[in-house]
Amino acid sequence: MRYWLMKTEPGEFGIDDLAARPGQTEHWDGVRNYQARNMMRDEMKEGDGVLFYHSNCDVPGVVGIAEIAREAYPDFTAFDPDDKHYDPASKPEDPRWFMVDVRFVRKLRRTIALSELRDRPELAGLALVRKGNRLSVMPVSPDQWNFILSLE
DNA sequence: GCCAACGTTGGC
DNA sequence: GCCAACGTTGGC
Repeated sequence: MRYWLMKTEPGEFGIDDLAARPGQTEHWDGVRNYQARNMMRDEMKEGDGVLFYHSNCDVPGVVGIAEIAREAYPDFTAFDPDDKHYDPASKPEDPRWFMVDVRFVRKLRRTIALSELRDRPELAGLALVRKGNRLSVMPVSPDQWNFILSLE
């Protein structure tokens, strides 16, 4: 079992939206970055743990825990010309972009803010706190996972 | 293959 | 709203 961190903008889709979904699952569409795609497509397995992260908001940080509910399959939003994430280069017979489904596990008792995660030597290797990082999906080691959750 | 221009991400 | 960092695009 592996661990991940996935970013989302709460104004678009946040932890409370996931908790309110039927079955408390949702497909993670719209990833249009090759590194993130490769991790989703090739490495994420059902049952993997996910730190649910809110970005582009008042207090960016980890707000909850989710798990991978379905392994990668083609991101159908790429096929829809009316969709914001439409990509004509991705065809149903040869999809370029993939998504996974995630399932709500729980909300944290409080937001573990990015500002708290910075400058922690335990997290020096975490992509999230490295300068200029823009990955929306990234791996988290078991030690990093345990450390971050110990801050709750 | 280089690299300038451009678009996006995302913290602040 | 600003802007640094980074990815992508496309001319050459």
